[in-house]
Amino acid sequence: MVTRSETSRQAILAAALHLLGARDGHGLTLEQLTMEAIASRAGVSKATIYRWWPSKSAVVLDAFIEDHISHTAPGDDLNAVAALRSHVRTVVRQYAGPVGRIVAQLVAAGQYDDEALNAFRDRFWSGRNQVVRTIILRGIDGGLIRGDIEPDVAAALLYSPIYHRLLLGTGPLDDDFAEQVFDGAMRGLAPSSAPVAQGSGG
Amino acid sequence: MVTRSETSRQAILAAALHLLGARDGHGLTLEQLTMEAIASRAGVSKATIYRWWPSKSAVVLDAFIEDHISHTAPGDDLNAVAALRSHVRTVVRQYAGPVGRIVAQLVAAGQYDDEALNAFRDRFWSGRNQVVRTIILRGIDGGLIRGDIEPDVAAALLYSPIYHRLLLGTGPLDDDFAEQVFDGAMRGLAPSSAPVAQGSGG
Amino acid sequence: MVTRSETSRQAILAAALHLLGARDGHGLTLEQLTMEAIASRAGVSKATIYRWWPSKSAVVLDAFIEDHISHTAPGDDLNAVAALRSHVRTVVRQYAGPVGRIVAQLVAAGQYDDEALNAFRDRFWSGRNQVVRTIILRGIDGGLIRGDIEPDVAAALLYSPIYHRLLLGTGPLDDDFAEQVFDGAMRGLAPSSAPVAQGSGG
Amino acid sequence: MVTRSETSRQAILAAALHLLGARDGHGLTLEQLTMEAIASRAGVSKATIYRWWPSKSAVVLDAFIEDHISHTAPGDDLNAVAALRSHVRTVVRQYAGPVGRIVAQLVAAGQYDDEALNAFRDRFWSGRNQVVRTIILRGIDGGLIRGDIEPDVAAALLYSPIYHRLLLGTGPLDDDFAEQVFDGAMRGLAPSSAPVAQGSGG
DNA sequence: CGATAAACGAGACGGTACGTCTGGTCTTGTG
DNA sequence: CACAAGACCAGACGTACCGTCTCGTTTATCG
Repeated sequence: MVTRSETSRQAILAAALHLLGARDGHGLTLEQLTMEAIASRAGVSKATIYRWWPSKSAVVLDAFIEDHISHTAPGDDLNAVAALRSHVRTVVRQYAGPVGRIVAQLVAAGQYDDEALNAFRDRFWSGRNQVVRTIILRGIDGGLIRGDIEPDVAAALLYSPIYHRLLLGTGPLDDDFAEQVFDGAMRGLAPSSAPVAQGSGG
Repeated sequence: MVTRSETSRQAILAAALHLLGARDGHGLTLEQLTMEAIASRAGVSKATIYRWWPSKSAVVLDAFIEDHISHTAPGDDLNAVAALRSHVRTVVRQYAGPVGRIVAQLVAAGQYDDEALNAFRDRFWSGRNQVVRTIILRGIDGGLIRGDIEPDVAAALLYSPIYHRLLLGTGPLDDDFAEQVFDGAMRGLAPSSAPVAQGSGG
Repeated sequence: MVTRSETSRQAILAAALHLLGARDGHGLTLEQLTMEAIASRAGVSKATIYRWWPSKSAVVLDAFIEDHISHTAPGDDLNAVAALRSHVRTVVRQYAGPVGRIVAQLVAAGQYDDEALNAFRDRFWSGRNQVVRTIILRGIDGGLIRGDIEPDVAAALLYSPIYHRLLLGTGPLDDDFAEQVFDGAMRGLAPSSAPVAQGSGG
Repeated sequence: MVTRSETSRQAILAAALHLLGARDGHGLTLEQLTMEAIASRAGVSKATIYRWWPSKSAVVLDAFIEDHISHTAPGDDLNAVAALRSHVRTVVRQYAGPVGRIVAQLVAAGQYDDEALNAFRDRFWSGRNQVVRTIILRGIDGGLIRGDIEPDVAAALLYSPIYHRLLLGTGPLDDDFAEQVFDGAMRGLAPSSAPVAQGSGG
């Protein structure tokens, strides 16, 4: 039996990240990034890349995930509400930099390629979502978050404005924005909020 | 001086929409769509397209906007809350079909091209946002919506989950989802809701 | 209507000949010659080559023929037998150098590609054959060559040993060889030769 | 010490012949034939082939020679002239089929690879040539063939038109052609033929 | 008879060229 | 002078083989 070359694998992922400017943000677009450039910089044959990854975005997703495997700091020591606030702030700050650029481009690639979108959702987004879910469940247990809300819906309330601004570019991703997002979401998540006024038609 | 051919312009826009499957949804991706295909189907030279549009997504944006110029029905006769609810439902329904496909792909194209993103924001999204802003201002005037909230933030609360689901594909865009979005947002928008519980750290 | 670029055409043919070492003989094999190298040296896109020629050997054949269009010197002033002798010597000398290399490789390419072989036969070899045919017909008219022989068969008697040595490399292509070939063939072509002794079985 | 696997050797040669269509003529070109295909069909590793043969054409030459080791039937019982006639006919018939295809392609491969050409000449062609040489020497002894001719030149007179037609495809390789070749050559080989008419210039 | 070393299958690997495709520019005539 | 037609250069695409190189696994002598 012949085994895959770990050296090549890492060289490919590193090359992809480098060319995308994962460190300093001054890099290529996912569209501008070419398999040939990755292969060349990694000192690897194109065939080797295609042997192990189906597409450019698959390589980038792998590279991205492997690179950010460590950065998951849930904040176990805080109460749930404080942990959420901290998490939102962390995510916003992260997305303001190179990480955001890459996330945005992976989502973009997903619009042209179902597999790429599924991979992104299953391998990256669902993990992030899980972190928030866990905190929320903790909050419900502790009575800090109302129990009659689906954790996924709650997570969406927190995350979606961040993605919206990341992808549409409707404003800066800064601490102010993080605070507004947290505030807006917590109004819906806090236990004793007033019932929603219902409109008369539709 | 010789003037631009209106016939060609319309043929180009129509060709782009047709190839994208704007009617039935069974069309090409914006990435798969090529200038050559548009030119060929429009019976037009490639040079003519490049003379008037800077990029593929610019053509598609023009085509898309021109096609959807009529469909803006704000619902003036309803009270603000009901109007918002109706609007959310309309948008969700629209985005569930070919329109959503195209919006998603224009956003995607924008991730690789700043001009394309700016054009999308300024020429499509800002108009949609304006509609919601107007209703919200009406709601604040009428006391149905709390006055201490930025209308843009309020609009984001309503829109962002829709875009999130559209782009991430985390679930179906149906009436149930519209109701959840509206519900979640209104908790934050309705007046006299309880103050947000603040976390102790972060 | 748009016309083909004569500049590109010539650049391509010149590049092919140069890379094959048509001038000095120190060049690439037809197998080693690549479309990419031709394109690169000609300052031309690969697509342009493929637009006008179906294959590598088609390019080389064109280049070769265009280059040797002038070198056909039949020797009108000599009697037929002397003209044949002169012609054989000329061909042998030519085939001893870069021209022979290229002819050999075009024949070789033809073994893998029917179209290439047909093209070689129809566009190069048949012209050469015609020259000999013409001289032979002149010789028959003048009584220097027997009349009961097919001119094509006669031409084959003269040419085939040259091709055989060129392709098999069974000996040097020099003036001695030319003389032997001419001698051997003329024995069969001279008018008063003895009848062939027939074998008793087969 | 460990010895070479005879099983593998035979499997490789058999695979090569089969893929070339040595039996029915409907096979791959030597160019289309790949080492990978041979290895795969022989159930053998590519490295094993490269360990024992330097190139594709070396494999094919070995396979071809081993396959045709038996078919040498000189015709000892006939007089020299009849034996030559018979031999020419046999060779022409053989070259009209799959054997000719393979010979032609080995010669072709030789144009790109000196070693391959040398191997073909030394291991296949020289054997064939030897057969004819032997008959011719017999003929000279018996007075049926003129003594003032180099046996190799005589052999070339017989063989070269066959190779010419095989490689250039200028006509069918049939019994008629065999007769013409034999006829033409014998004019030059028969004793007491008239002296060649010499041209006056050159 | 068990050690040992070459030969082997499997197949990953770096290279390189393939022939195709699209992008965006430029040229040539036509209306 | 805007246009269609389309040739052009540039360069990435994904595929195919090349010949080399590990890997374990036979397999056949030889100590």
